[in-house]
Amino acid sequence: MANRDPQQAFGEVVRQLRLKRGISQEALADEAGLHRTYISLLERGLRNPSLTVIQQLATALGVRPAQMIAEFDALCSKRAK
Amino acid sequence: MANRDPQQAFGEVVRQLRLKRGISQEALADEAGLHRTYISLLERGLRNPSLTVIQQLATALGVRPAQMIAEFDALCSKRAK
DNA sequence: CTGTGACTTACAGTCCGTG
DNA sequence: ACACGGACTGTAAGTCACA
Repeated sequence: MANRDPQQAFGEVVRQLRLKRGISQEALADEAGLHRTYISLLERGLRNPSLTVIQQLATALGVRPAQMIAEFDALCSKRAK
Repeated sequence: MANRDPQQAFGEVVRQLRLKRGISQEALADEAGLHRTYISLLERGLRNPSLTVIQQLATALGVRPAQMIAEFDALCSKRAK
């Protein structure tokens, strides 16, 4: 029942929200004030973002941090089964 | 309109949730698998927690990560004004 | 029980490239 | 536009002794 790869779940949330907005990783990185390659790592579940990065990401994606975490949470529970 | 000290806001959320459960920093640290002093730093807004720490904290506090972030978010907007 | 300063180690996050 | 690599800087993680 242990959660499987929480950061991978977070990466998927980022990717889905990004694609929903129809922008590139580079564009997102730019809006979030982060780096191109970092978004790539993040979406592939290879990085564990800090609170501030989560906030920046949420802002850049036009959603509330809580909304992002809620989706992330749903994904986590889904795979935890 | 820039957010003021997001991590301080997060610290307050942790503290309030902890006090609501009536447990000590040490007890929380123990349940979250973190260290006593780290909780202290966190509550005083001196640490910027990562996603995994947020998850551990939420679990230990008996709330969902999204709920924590929602309260954190509310606090942030309040002070951002 | 908690705050604090100092400290080491791990990894977040940037930047240079490549295919 | 993206994945992926190596190398680098900064900072979070985690622990300690002491007030």
